[in-house]
Amino acid sequence: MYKYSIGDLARAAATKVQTIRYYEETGLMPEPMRTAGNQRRYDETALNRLSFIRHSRQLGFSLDSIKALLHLTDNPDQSCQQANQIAVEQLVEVESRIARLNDLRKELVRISQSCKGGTMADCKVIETLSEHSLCDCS
Amino acid sequence: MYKYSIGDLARAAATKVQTIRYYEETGLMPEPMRTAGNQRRYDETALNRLSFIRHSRQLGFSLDSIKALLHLTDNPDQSCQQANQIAVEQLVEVESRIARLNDLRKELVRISQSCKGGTMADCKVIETLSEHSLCDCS
DNA sequence: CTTGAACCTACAGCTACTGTAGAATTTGCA
DNA sequence: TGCAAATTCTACAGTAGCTGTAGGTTCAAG
Ligand SMILES: [Zn+2]
Ligand SMILES: [Zn+2]
Ligand SMILES: [Zn+2]
Ligand SMILES: [Zn+2]
Repeated sequence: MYKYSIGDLARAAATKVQTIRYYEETGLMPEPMRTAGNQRRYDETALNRLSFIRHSRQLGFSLDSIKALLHLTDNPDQSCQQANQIAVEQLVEVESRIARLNDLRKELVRISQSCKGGTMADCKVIETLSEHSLCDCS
Repeated sequence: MYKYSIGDLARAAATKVQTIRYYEETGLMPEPMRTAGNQRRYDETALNRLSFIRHSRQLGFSLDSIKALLHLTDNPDQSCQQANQIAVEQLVEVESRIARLNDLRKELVRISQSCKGGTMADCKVIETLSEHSLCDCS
């Protein structure tokens, strides 16, 4: 039943051992069973929870958002509106990051195209990097 | 000549006072003149340098990259190849971030569309958030 | 039963700032 | 000139989300 050591869990969820302990410290993962010798032992439920956390992290959710989502799932009678709201907020956030990065990309293209080779004295890269007036970046 | 207090400089470059002191600590900004009462006083050169740093930061360059760029400009006889290389690396980095965020966006859309309202027990948001198998995210 | 891998706690360090405390200085106004 | 308010000074702690290290203990294979 409690078959996973912390290292097993780490391997199974592609995480570092310290990260799991960190999640426990910060209340994202519950305190697991311990062996007589004080080592952590986990079950399938813990693995599912950790996988959920890791995947949400890969999607860019903050630990606070993940904590909120996990809290909501612990109360299955609640409306799912809040959970969906968190997802939508994350979507909005990702979309605005994309928009911003697209602006940056444009500017970086302009900057690297301004280099025609030569010495620093002649090169326009630094100069162009200084000119905020020509750019859209916030 | 040395007309700017640290607060003036902060206002002029849209920075916080502490950030300027931090840049000084970490060697990005040189140590400025001081008044008899030990307060920092800056000139136009310092403002230019700070503006360069701030704009580069907005473009996503790390402080290390900025330090390298500043070091290169201090040696105007050098080839500009390294400077351009730093800019191109940053461009590549930004492009890969955009690509990744586009994947995330797709997945977040899928997730938020899976919610049809109801209770947490019925809602597919959490479930879909757990399913890494259906997604492209690394 | 030994040995080496994995585990334990506790703490420091990473990036790039930001905030705070408590003291000193500067500045504007009467 | 005098005084209060704003600004500055240093030093240090805190933020997110881990990651790495030291020094010691426990587990599992042979
Ligand atoms: Zn060039
Ligand atoms: Zn710009
Ligand atoms: Zn729902
Ligand atoms: Zn995914």
